[in-house]
Amino acid sequence: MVDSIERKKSAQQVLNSSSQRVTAQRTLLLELLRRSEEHLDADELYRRARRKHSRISLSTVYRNLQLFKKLGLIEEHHFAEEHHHYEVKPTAEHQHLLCLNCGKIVEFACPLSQKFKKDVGRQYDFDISGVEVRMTGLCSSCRKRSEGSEKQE
Amino acid sequence: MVDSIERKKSAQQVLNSSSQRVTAQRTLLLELLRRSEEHLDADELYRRARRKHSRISLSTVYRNLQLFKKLGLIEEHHFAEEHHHYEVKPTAEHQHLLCLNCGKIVEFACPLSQKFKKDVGRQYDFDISGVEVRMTGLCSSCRKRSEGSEKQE
DNA sequence: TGCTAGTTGCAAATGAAATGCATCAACATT
DNA sequence: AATGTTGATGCATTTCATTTGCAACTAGCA
Repeated sequence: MVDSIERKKSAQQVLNSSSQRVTAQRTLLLELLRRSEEHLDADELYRRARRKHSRISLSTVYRNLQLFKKLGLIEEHHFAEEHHHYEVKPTAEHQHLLCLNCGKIVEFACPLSQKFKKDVGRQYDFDISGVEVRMTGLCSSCRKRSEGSEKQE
Repeated sequence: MVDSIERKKSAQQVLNSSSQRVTAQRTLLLELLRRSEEHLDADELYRRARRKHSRISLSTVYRNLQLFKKLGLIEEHHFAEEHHHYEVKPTAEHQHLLCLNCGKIVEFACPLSQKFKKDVGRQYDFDISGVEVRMTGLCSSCRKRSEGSEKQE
């Protein structure tokens, strides 16, 4: 899991090979996305980027998120209602488990998703490219916390 | 599948029993949602509602979608990037298959999702309330169409 | 029938994301 | 290394879905 990161191309390599210019902003954004354990949203990425590069613009963040998505470097998730979250394209297939109270996101493996893909694809004559499994619920700490007191909205 | 609709409470019953006022707008919106085979978005629902009730406001549509969601009458899906889709709470568990080209949404049964729910819940100590499986790909007609000519963006 | 609080329609506000444009800088070519 | 071309950036502004404030309206009860 860790050494898969080692094998990843540098931002320069990725951008160069797709004939995109390697700018300081792009390098920074890609690094932040890669280093982050969490799934960032545009605004959080912007806030982090500004710590290193105070003049960076939020538009640049949005524009590059689009670019990275198009290049297949990151994936966009629609967990929350208001905005999207991004993660670097996972090397290993995994799915998401979301706590409705604290927003914590846990990744889990779902080996059967490949079997599903085949089964459903055959049944409905679809050429399926993506499978997403999302589960929602309460994590153990939120469950404990809300046992004594009421759960606040 | 059809007679489950027959068994559903009328809009009056549902709204009354949750001490919400039964207005013409609410009755209409709930009926439209229930009659629709597709997954509507707020704007499509608004357009349909105006055909019967020309003075209805888009805010009313949004406000009541929120209400219906809170009452558990409908489910909100985040298929597209820009806006949400709604469907009346399905009686039978089902999942979604989305064509990336034409946007067609197919529902499919996924009996194993219950097993998943239990397994993953136990493994991560989550109290899981919802499981969503979404697959994306190309339906057969879009695949055929793009075989000869280029697929347009 | 008349009260009163929940609903509505309208207009204006919000907030995430996209865009126009002048300036800037990456990088291929001298 | 200096230069020119063109893509990228920052900033201000726009767009578009959704939300909200408020006065007018009305469902449901006394």
